[in-house]
Amino acid sequence: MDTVDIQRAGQDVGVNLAGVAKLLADGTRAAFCLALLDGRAWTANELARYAGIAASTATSHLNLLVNGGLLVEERHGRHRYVRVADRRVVELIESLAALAPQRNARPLSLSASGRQQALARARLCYDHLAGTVALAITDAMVERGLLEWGPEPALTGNGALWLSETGITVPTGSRRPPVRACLDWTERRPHLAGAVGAALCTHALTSGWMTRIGTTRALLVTPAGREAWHDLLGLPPTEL
Amino acid sequence: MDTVDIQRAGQDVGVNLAGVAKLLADGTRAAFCLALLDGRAWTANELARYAGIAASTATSHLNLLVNGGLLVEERHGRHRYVRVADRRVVELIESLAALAPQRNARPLSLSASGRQQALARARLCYDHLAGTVALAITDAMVERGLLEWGPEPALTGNGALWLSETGITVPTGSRRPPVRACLDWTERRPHLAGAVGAALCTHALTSGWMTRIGTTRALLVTPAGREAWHDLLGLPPTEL
DNA sequence: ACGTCCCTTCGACGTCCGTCGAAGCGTCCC
DNA sequence: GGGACGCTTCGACGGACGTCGAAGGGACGT
Repeated sequence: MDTVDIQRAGQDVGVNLAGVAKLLADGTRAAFCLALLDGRAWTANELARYAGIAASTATSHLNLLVNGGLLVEERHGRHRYVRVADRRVVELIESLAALAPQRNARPLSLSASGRQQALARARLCYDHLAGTVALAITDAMVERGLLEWGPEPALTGNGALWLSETGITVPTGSRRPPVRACLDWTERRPHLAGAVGAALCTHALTSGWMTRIGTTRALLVTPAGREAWHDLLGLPPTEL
Repeated sequence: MDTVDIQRAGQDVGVNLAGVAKLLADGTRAAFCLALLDGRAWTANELARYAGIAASTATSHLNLLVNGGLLVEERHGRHRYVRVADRRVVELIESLAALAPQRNARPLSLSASGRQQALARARLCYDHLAGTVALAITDAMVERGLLEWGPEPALTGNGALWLSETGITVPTGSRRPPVRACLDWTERRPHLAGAVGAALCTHALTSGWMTRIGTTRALLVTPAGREAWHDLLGLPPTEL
């Protein structure tokens, strides 16, 4: 392989990488993906209104994202539903968010506009908890030394102990990172995601600490849950 | 938070994400980062010649990458050395590579051009093994059911057993994924990376299975290493 | 069957950005 | 001190791309 070949090889692979990166290199498309991070399927129109652009522009963006393999679509009648294709896409977006400068690291005052309130308190984000409850849980785990929450979040030894004592088993052997920081628009602060976040969420649902409100992704903290979170992490019931 | 605020929030965060993605959305910059994935510090000129562009163009690209936090630089005299800033950057690039379409999935016939040969056989890539030897190891682990090597690579139960029996301890509790696929230009096929890949590499070096050739990142398989790889994974000594 | 709604296609506009070469500056070596 | 080398700045060029509105197609409900 001579020098020219090396150049070509480097550029070719670089072009492949760049092609994927280019899909997220536009503010509108990135906003689409961030919105879709909640695991829901959105229609093209919803995304267009969310991003404040014309429907025709949204169409071309969605074409790029679907053809690029980041999103998958389902057509139902006159509606085009899209959602995130794969967990790898979620990890890619999280990797980007980990390097993006985080503005407004402190939480905003939450609006009390009724319909959004349940969602703001607690909801499913992909397969883990989000909302102010998730923030409170994350904060409490950090304060108690169960999590390290720097630029590279990780579970501490005490954290692993706490999980096993609580009866939460984190699936092992997967390539999924145990602890991830996940960011979405409501609180604009990262909360606990990754394998541990998912296991925590699963455990909370199966133990009856939280229940889904209807078929939405909004969650309700049950009285048993209030007690459990207080016993385990010292969360004041008023915060839930 | 009314609808307009939600729009603005979505766009703002989207812009942040897009800003990072934009850094890798150019073929030349992506090729830079891919080259730097070997953990070495390259000079601006080396990168320019590698990518086949003018020095002035390389300067502007490096400015973007350094200001964006993906690379860090060290000035020595008239030289400007850059290297990857952080493990988070490596993970981002690996996340992109995981979604990029992989051309030439089969290995190329290796040139015998002497100087490159040692590097092509075995070398360090960041903190794990790369080169044909790394490919052989990865392939053997997959064949023996120690690794699952699909779109989401993972260690199997047998793989975990094999590691402990071999005396390789993988640091736990970190947020680093146990198994990752790492791609670089020489073989254009992914090889074992992640926490397991790093542990394997560390073990091979401390056990004297491999030694560094001088201060380069090229590696030499020792006779003891040849025996060990054969005993553990059945690799024919001729392949090493 | 008609109007409404969701999405798509098309053409046009403007901006952004990667590229180069020439010139200049600082460093190193002879 | 002189020359070579590595990097940077500047201006100019050209292509790529995100945006819109208008027009059209297809599905749904009345």
